[in-house]
Amino acid sequence: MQKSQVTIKHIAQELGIAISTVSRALQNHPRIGLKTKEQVFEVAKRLNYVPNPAAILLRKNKTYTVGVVFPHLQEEFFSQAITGIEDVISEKGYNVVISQSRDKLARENRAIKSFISSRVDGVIASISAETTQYYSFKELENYGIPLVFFDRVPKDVAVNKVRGNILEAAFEATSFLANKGITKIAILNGPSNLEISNERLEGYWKALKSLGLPIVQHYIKSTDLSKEDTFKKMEELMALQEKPEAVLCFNDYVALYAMQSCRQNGIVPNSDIHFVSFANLPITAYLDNPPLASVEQFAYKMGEQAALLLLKIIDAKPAEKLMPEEIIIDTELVVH
Amino acid sequence: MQKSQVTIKHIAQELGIAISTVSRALQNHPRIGLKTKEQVFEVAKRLNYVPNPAAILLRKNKTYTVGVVFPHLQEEFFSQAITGIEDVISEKGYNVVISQSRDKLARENRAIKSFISSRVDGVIASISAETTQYYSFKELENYGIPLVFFDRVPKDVAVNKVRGNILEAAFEATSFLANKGITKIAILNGPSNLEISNERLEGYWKALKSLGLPIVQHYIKSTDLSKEDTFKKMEELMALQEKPEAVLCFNDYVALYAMQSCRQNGIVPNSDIHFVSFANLPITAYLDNPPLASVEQFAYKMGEQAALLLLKIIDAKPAEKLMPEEIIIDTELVVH
DNA sequence: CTGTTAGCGCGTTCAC
DNA sequence: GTGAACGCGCTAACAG
Repeated sequence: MQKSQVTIKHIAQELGIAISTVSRALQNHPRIGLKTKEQVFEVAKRLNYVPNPAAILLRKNKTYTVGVVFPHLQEEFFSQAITGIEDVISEKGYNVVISQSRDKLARENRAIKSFISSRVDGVIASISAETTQYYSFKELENYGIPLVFFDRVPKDVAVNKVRGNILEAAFEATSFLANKGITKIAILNGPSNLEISNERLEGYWKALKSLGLPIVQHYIKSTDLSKEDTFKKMEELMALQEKPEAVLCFNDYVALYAMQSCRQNGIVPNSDIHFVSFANLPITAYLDNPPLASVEQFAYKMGEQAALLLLKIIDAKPAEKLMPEEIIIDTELVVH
Repeated sequence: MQKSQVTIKHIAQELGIAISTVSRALQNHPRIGLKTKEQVFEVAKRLNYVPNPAAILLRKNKTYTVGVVFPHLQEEFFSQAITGIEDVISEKGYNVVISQSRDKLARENRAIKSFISSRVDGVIASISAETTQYYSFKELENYGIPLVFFDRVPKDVAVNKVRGNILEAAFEATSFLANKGITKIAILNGPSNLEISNERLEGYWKALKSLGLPIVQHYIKSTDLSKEDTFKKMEELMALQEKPEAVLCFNDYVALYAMQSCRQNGIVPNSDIHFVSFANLPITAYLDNPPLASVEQFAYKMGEQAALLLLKIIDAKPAEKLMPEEIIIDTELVVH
């Protein structure tokens, strides 16, 4: 039992050499005897030596841990992103601590506080639907903990962000519909406190303008992402005199709710009305009638990029502060 | 910046008292002056003191961290479970490190290895679809790290497990169908290396026997959970002379694939053929034609129980070894 | 090339 | 009731 109690001290004794020599050998220090090194490694393996992270941590004042706060884990967009983060992070010998805010500000704050007290080396965050102020995040900076926002980023400029090119994507998606001869295009957007909602709207506007189509205020709705609200807003759209022929949805979940709402009201999705959405989630693979098209955001790649950016900041920390960076990942409209 | 650099030393200096006094005051040590204590707390708060976990860890040889290895995060069953685990664990001041095996043995082993080297205080695991040997897990025990298996548990008796009452659930689900007058019931089971697959089969058998229905070998299929294989097996079922009238599916995902397969072949789910499955996932809320019924397994509660059991073992560790425990959570058949 | 020494921040004897 | 001193395991000067 407790083999893990083996320390460099033991292996030093075993070999009758100094502790520091063992330490250096283990780190492949350049000026160390080859035979000594080999011996050390041999004994270390035989004794099943595992370095005690606590000691290293204490000495280096570094935890080799990064915190991630995301709204949900079960949304495939986020879990894919986490996989990307994990893959990059763990390759560099870091660990990931994941927290879910479940779109609640209180849980988000609690997670950040826990990150501070466990002294993570950095944080990746996608803000909750309730987050409009960034007190907790400022606190992170007070403690000198680097922070990268992911996808759901604040409007603030002076922060590190990784996000999709939503404006462009919304533009493309809208154009896609128009090119199919559809002119009455509605948008079922997300909560307005999320910048990515605004971007969708802007892309939608720009597309309509560039295509010479009118902007109809009644065609612009936003939902709090719940099933109930989405149903309500979709019904409002379908109750209009001039019914839309297509709806651009905030994400696949919203699209699915909207389609469900339609069917309950005797409207046939993909025939009476078309849908295009964001995320391109595998969930659509389970459906017979997926949205016409969905914007692939490459969540995995976004996660990788966020992790790389964070690691870069962490490694550069002792040097002077680097300027906040913004990485924008191109999207791709996938036609189903 | 770097407020976190505040240590008990600083606060001792500030007050002109000894470090050890501060340490004791912070721990509410009984024999310490009340006014001293108050002063210490006051200064601690003012200086924004946060204890350095590394130091405590080094001293106590405890990380206050538990590791979780699950096959996937995006399966709602698992993410709900994680939420349950987190809620219990974090309330006790512990942290959770989550890893995904993605049903690969290699990733599972890597995660365990990482848990060992980061010296987690305990592990909760749901084995991958590939896991048939438990070498890595034995390794955990060698290091004295407590382990609780979750849902996908090994057949071995001498381990801690938390799982649903699958046998009972399968029995109930099968009976439910029979009580609707359906006698030709097939089962589309999971991989046979998972004990929970065997339990489903057993429950199915028992129900058929107790109802006096014949056991038809052709009606028993198992899938590796992929879409392709599930499609294939479903088609085999529907190609039978004597087509089944209902199918008991391993979980909701399998059911959805199976239903999709049917529709592609012109068979109408919930009309030509009925489905019952396990998990009762929110994903079914997105569907117009969910399975007839699904077994609710109370993933959140299962997670809570697993966490509580693990903490119990962790806390009891110094004492003599406790017997492995098996906690079985009752399920509930939810009719949609 | 290697040994000696001094902490990293905290808890804990052991003294007074 | 409080302080001094030591050590957890490891790294990093500073000597040789």
